[in-house]
Amino acid sequence: MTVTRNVPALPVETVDEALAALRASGMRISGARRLVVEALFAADGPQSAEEIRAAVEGRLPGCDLASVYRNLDTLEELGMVRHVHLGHGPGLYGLVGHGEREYLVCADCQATATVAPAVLDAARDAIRAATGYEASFQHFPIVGRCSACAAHAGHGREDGHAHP
Amino acid sequence: MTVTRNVPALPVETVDEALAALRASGMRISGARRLVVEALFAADGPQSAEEIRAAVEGRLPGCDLASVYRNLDTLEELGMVRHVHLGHGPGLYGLVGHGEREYLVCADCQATATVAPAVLDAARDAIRAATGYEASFQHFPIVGRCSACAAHAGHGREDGHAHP
DNA sequence: TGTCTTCCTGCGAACGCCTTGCAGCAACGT
DNA sequence: ACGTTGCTGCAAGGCGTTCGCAGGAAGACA
Repeated sequence: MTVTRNVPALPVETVDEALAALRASGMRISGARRLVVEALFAADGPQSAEEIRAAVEGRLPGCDLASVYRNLDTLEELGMVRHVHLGHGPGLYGLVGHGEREYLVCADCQATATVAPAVLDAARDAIRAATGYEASFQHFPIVGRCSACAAHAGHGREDGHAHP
Repeated sequence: MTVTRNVPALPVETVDEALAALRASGMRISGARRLVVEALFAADGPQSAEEIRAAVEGRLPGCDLASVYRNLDTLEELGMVRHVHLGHGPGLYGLVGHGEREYLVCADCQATATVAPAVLDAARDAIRAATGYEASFQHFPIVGRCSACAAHAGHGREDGHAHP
């Protein structure tokens, strides 16, 4: 039961850099592939394969979901892309090294929050001290109860992204 | 995108206690339901619905997977059962209050470890301090690199978030 | 520029996990 | 013992994802 593809990160800053990295690995730059990469850069956060397909569709009608998945797969294999599971829905794919975030979801109101990895460094230290594990919350989120829901054991629907 | 069913825990110690709780909620005790409960008590950790069906099958041939899922669902709705996702495979269902554990999986070797919740209290404190979230690792595990794999991380692959 | 190789594509089908609709059986209150 | 109706097995479906295939196109080479 694989959890994460265990691949060294290969952060890229621009579309061209990403395409160059692909080419350098002996891969071809098809229209679909280029547009998937561009969709990843255009997004401001991780998106589902279906969302990416929809974004590509505008410029390459008939582009197939399977191709999107295959491209995300190869990009992930190269370390340029990672995916996160924020719940029971589809996986969300995003570029590595583009404002890395770690994820939290509230068990009450389902709100998802993201924080910069550094914010959780103390938690990581505590986990390392307790278990020896070097933890990351970029594939599975921290599940818990957000402060708002904890305060008034209530039902919020804030979709906000929390403090950096 | 639901993450966890947000239901108060209803821990039960014995099969009879579980069945009594079911009856007290106006549910009937069918053969399949009783055997699902017994399978949960017989197991020494969370199991997949398919494993539970297989266990039930021996005593109730023809028992359907859908019924197992429905029963797990009602048990979870009552707070007697929770499920955990340890990776990309099926969810694993276990009794609440039967030696509660929290989960860790290694991104390198895929090994899963469990710890008593108290072990992670310091980490929980750090997460609360940093984000306001009251974290639990009973639905999604902590993903990281176990100490063994971290030891010989020199050769081979490296996980996304470097921490030099 | 053209030719050749083979990677990548769209299509369709299938997968794994889970849910749902349905008709009939059986658990429980009376 | 009887009537309700909750629960069942069965079959089909949904969702997210993968696979097999034949054809098309990207890129190396001439």
